[in-house]
Amino acid sequence: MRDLHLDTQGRPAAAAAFDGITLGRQTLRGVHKRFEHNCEIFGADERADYVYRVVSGAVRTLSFSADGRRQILAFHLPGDVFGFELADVYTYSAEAVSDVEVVLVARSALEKAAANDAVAARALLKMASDELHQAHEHALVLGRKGAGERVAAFLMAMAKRISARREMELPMSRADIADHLALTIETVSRAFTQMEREAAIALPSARHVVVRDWGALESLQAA
Amino acid sequence: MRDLHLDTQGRPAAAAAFDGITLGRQTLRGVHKRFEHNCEIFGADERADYVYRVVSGAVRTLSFSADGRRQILAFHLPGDVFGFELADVYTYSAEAVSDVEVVLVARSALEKAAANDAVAARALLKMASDELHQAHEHALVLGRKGAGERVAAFLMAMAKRISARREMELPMSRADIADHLALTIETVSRAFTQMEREAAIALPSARHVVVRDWGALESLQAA
DNA sequence: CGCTCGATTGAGCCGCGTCAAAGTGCGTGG
DNA sequence: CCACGCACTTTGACGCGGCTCAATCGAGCG
Repeated sequence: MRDLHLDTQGRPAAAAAFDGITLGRQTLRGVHKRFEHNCEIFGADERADYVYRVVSGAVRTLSFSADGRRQILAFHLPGDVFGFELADVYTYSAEAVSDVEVVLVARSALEKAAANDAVAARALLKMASDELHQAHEHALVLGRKGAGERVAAFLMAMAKRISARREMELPMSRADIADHLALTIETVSRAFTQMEREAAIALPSARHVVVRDWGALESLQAA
Repeated sequence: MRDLHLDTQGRPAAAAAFDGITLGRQTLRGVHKRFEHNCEIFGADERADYVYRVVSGAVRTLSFSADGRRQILAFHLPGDVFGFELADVYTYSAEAVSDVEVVLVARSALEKAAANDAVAARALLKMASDELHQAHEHALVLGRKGAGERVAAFLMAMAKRISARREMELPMSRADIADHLALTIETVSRAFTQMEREAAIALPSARHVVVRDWGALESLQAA
């Protein structure tokens, strides 16, 4: 197993935002790597030796069901951590949505840090807990919302994460959105058109979304 | 709604295992408490001061959407831990599916143990990670499976957890199953009837399920 | 014995998936 | 610079699975 000679430095989290993974006071610096659009970053059942953080671009984590259909569990934007597993192998795959730069840290280094520092251990726990909460939220969306509601909720969530909430460039295709929301491409497309017709959004191009009426979106999103 | 003697499994008081919450080598002992069928154990947005473990009976964790429909996130059977949160308030509610006995431990005690013992901290992390994996699995079921497939998958999962896989007494109603699988009561009922017609299971009574053909269940469950 | 709550069964409808066909933007090569 | 091809998106027609509404059945309890 290759050693990545990671060093730990106490520095303000803001400054270290994209150099490594921050656990409480310390930041584990990692190695930078680039992936092209649609490349696999790691696959399910591979040895889970590294934990990743997005520097630029967007990443999707996904798994496949028996018949080959894919389910996108989450999208990861700059600053987000993914690939954090306790088991020895990844339970899902990760792929580059766009051209992407990531920084990766050996899992063993994270575990060592957690074993020696209660604050770091707690930070790891918080990461897992946040992911859990997000997964619960996702299950709620899939279980309880109709097609239009899912898309509206997705747009609101992306708007909050990407931009100043008025205008954004979606990094992912309709197919990605469909596989995240458990819909078909056609249904997602119809939902976009419908929201444009109701003047809740504007679509200068397919992936460029302008939020025109936040209130309308919110009422569409209500299950 | 009086006592329904839902004592599904005459569990011999299998002692120490159900006296508290085990974290690695140490076990934090807790206080025992009982709840009647359908009682709330804790509610979303309450202060998350305790972590719970099921001693006997069954518990559901759930949340409500804006329009009042409920989504059951998971069922918890004897030995399972629930109510473990990192935030200061619970993000979901917990209710007794049947008459139930739980043991509860102060969250502060768990955190103290984790801060002083790396093995305990790792055990906590594993708990969160297992829950995350389960939530991902649930999202996959909701997103990718049809009605019959969901019910078959649910039955197989319960069979593995409850019994020696041949025969079991479900602690929850059709309504609970429906709200877990994001279906209606009627659709769940039809799925049961269908599986009985195909001789995959037998239903001596509504909640008593006998698995007659495990292979048939598996092929039904395949998405 | 009758009440009540849960489960089952049936009829009809609607939303979303499926299949099919244009339409759009972009890179590539002539 | 334009023509072409390819990938992605949009739009339409249609069928089906699961939800809605409604009636019946069955078991436990007063």
